[in-house]
Amino acid sequence: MNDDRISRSATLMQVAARAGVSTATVARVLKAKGYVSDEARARVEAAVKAIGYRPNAMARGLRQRRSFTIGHMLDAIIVNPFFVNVAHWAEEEALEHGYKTFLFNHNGDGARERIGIERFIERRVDAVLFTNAIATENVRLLAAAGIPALQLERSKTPAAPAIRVDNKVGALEAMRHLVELGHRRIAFVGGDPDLIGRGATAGPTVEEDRLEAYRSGLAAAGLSPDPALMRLGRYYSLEAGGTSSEGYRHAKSLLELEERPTAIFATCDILAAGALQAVYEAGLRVPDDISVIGFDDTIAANLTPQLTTVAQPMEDLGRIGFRAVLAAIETGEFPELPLLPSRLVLRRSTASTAR
Amino acid sequence: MNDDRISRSATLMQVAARAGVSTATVARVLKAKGYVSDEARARVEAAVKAIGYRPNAMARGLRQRRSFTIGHMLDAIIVNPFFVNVAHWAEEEALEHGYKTFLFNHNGDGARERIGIERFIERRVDAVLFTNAIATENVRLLAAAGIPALQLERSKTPAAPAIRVDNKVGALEAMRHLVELGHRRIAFVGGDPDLIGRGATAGPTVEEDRLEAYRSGLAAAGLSPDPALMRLGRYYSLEAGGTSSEGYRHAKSLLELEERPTAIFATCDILAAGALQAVYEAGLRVPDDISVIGFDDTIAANLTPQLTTVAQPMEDLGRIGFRAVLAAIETGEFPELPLLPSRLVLRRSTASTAR
DNA sequence: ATTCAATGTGTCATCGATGACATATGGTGT
DNA sequence: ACACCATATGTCATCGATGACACATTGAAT
Repeated sequence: MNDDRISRSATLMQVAARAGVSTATVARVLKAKGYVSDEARARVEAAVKAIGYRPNAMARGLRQRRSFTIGHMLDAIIVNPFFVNVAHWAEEEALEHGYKTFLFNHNGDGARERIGIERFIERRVDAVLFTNAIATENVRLLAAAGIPALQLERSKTPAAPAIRVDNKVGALEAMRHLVELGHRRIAFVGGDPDLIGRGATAGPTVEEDRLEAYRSGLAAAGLSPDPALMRLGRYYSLEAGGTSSEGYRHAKSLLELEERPTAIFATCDILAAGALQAVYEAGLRVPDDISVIGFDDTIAANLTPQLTTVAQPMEDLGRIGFRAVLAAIETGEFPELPLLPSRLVLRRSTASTAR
Repeated sequence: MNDDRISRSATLMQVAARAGVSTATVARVLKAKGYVSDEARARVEAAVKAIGYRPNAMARGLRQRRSFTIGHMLDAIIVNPFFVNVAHWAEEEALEHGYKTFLFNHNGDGARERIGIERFIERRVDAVLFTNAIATENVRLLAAAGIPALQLERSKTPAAPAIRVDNKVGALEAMRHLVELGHRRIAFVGGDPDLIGRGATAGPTVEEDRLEAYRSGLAAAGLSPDPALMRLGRYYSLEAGGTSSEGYRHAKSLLELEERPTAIFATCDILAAGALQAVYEAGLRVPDDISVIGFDDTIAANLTPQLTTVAQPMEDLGRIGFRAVLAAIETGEFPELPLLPSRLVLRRSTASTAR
């Protein structure tokens, strides 16, 4: 009974043949635009269903010079769920607009980022999102190819606009929270110094903001930062299999101080996770003996105790980010980019010193 | 000086024009096959570099009837890092072979899975990987379109072959480990009963294997399973924002027993994370008062204490999985599919009862 | 009867890369 | 001298969807 059983999916021409109309009519039915008689429409729809026709996105893309695909460049995707979350929500929004995203994980490596961008260009993505750009020269390749690019949350290069998160509001809330609980010796455990702003970037970097909020949080309480309580390094070492060893190491050294801190403010949940391990190992309890606050709200709810943390608006970043590049694709320019708020999420890792 | 500044990337024809040769010669240079004089080659290469030419993957795909793309269908990507890991390694292997992967997260929803598969077909993926297939009828759509499909680790449908993991070896190791440490009252906290095998699937399901290993681990020690120590439910409830509440709830009820268990074997790190929280909250310590073992080795190293767990071969799953579908694409049939081992990873959440 | 707009349908060039095929030149072997 | 092969390069149909354009037909308005 059936003859049109070629291995690949059917073509529009086959649909036309089966429905006894021209390809143009089929196209009109599928696009739901132009004049088509009810009778022709019915025949085409029947043929589509019978053959199981699915339009070929490559052919359409070639003709329309639009792939309906955007690239999303990410960092450390298997270590830090932050990136997966942002990517997930961008993808979600993309799907709702008939788009699909391509992910690429450069893992912090500029050479890999370059390869990823070349792949994106070959695939003719209509735009690119960066959730961590590395090298300005790489980002410029996109501009040269006429592909809009947008940075989400972390803006490392002036070569592309960015949707930023106001890291300060949440971090200040966190500091205020600790101070209100009576903490005076608050340690800072922070990320990659590379992120602490160097070179000509568009505004302060993520870590700069968090550090500044830490300082002004202390200042507001009439305190001055104690260098002995500050640890800057990286979020995690990839070589070590992406464990939280950095936070562990830093917290351990803090706990060995003569006068140890009563609270630790870590700028990443992964760091905080390591801090929790160090505290536990020292035979102390969180939050009874020491309070810990993280950042991002990624693995926070899975930790013991559940971690109080500064949440990032990951869904908004992804969704608004996609809509922004979509606008750029369609109108040629970006809409006004919002500054998204971060906010403190209270869980069980902070408590009053007065116990 | 430059004139060829069209917004989109240049075409092969433009390269040919600039190099003063035909498109065929350019193609020969790029493919590195066929005869080309050194002089022509040099001119083409110079033109490619000058214009910044990148081949158009859509045009190539259309012509070759190959997209060099594979779809990867995933579950609960933002809740369980297991999926991200497998996807990451499949992508990594794909890149090394000139392929790219498209991810789609059905989140356990068959209707979404269907949509994802339709998107895959429209994009003309050359094959599809499932790390959690939901509905057999969806998987059949691919067969009808002539697209090879392969299940990784979880095989829920006979409609596609699978690379399976021997969940038993690792789980048995885990049980032996606990028994050797003196544990006799070992609780089982397991996943979605849906995964405990029903209907005609190809062999036992993941949870069946884990449960059976639990039982035979007990039997080997001359113990019989105590129904009061078994909790079956789901890994996590998505409604609750993907927290580990299920493991927490189960462990809490176990700790409230007259005779509480001395060890908990959870079949997912996320479940184990919840168990750790319950133990902590009860004022007990892991591993001093109670031992906990997880499964997957995803967030295990970030937990407090670092979790002893049964590791899944996520890298092998991804890499070998990709290579298998690549073979299927090229030869039309799958190679022999291995049964990959799981293995116990010792960390700090298990200890002897004799303290 | 004539003009015009609305309705309905078909033809075909195009997007960019590819590879089958045709063609041309020079050198080697007999 | 001729046959033959290696080398070198160009022409063009093709993949499948799209949309500009042309062509019909019908009914209403003038």
